[in-house]
Amino acid sequence: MASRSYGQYCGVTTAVELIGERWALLIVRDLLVGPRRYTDLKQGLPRIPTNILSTRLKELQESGVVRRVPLMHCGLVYELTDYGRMLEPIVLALGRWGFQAMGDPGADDVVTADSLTMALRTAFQPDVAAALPTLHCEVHVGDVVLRVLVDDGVLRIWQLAPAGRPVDPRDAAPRPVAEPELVFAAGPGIRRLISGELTPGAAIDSGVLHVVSGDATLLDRFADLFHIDESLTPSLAA
Amino acid sequence: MASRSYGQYCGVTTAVELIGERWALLIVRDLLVGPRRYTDLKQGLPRIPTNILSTRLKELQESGVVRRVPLMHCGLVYELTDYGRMLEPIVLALGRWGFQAMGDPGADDVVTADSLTMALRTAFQPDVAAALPTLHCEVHVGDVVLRVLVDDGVLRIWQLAPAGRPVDPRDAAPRPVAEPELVFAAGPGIRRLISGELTPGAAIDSGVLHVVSGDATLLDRFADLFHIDESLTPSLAA
DNA sequence: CCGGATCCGAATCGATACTG
DNA sequence: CAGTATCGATTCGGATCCGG
Repeated sequence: MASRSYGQYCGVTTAVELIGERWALLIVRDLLVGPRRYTDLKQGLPRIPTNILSTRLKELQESGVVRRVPLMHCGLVYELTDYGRMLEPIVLALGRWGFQAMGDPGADDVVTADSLTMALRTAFQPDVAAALPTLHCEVHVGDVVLRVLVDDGVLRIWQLAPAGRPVDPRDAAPRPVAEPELVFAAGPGIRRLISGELTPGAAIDSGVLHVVSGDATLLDRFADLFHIDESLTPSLAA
Repeated sequence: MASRSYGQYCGVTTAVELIGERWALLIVRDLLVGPRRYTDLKQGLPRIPTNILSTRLKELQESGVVRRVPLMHCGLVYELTDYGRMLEPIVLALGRWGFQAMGDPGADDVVTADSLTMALRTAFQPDVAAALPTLHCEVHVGDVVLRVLVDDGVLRIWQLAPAGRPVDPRDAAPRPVAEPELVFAAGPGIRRLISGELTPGAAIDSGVLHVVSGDATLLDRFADLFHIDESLTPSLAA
């Protein structure tokens, strides 16, 4: 029934009808990192009820935002269509906008691999990167481990298996063989480093962050490369 | 209770918690056109239940997106804060994205003044405008009347009172005194003109659009100025 | 008319359990 | 692994009502 329609003939309204339902945009966010299985999505969205996940995936397929792709070996993955991938700059801009309203983490808030990956993409400063030498580092937040490579102005992020879990087979991209120049661990307070509230030094001193190995001075470069200025209008340059 | 929280510490999640509830982004869309009274919003969102409107306005105020401003003479208006206004490029980008998925209008879909105003902003091509002479025209869709002025690469839109209704007093901006060079009326099918599916000539021939007065050849300029390329990645340049 | 508040049935969401 | 089924808790939608 059309009772749940907004009843307007308008682009914004249509967009909201496609991706405005609860959880939908978070599913898109995770799929922007890469194709994901049903179970991956469920893990990356720990509080999503499974029936809602399945409903949303069905709706997103009907809207042409998501596609269901059977895997040759086993199982299947969901991935964004070209149309769905067009949401990337919008999701990144929303991430920057929301970043400024993030308070301190709630008691049971988690940081997932996909959300942290997108957060780093959100905060990435391509112009700065173009003018800076390569940076290869490893970031630990909770039990999420990310390998971050900034080279020639381009950002690449790999998700490393946290503990005993084997590396995801679908992640066929060549992994960085070289050792990272810097490995550091942080809590959610890493947000204060990215916002500029804390300098790398202050972050270490306050216990928000600690260097596991490598050259600690590279943290300055990291802070320059990943930064969200609180008062900046959310640039949406694709 | 935090049961309705998404349970993630992430910018996108925070954004969705602020403006992801039903109707919230449409309220923001209308407020991007200008400050609005409670009753204006209710009229511009014909299907919104009044309790939902009041709840959303309260939530948006708590989030610092919307502000409630008492008017000197009478009544009060809601307006976006600076933080709320930062959503403009995001809403415009969403409008472009959703535009491509708009089918034909539903039987009871309406076109409101604010949604059409934002749709034109969404479709506006500043680069084209910079290279083209001034255009001053009047657009009728349903009983919405918009005066559109493109001058020196800048777009300005005034909403004209459709019928007997007096002009809104808060709309203190200087209105265009000169007569428009072109007045035309269209149905929702104007979407096909903006998407490029129809040329101005074809739009007239198919009855989607008809010129009320003025120079019909200016429709070509209009179509150049307001265009959404279906296959274009949604540029978010602020 | 403006700016809501209240009430109630319908639809959705959240949590858990269960299945091919 | 990839979902369905079920059921109580919330929210939404529609209508009415109310004080200025």
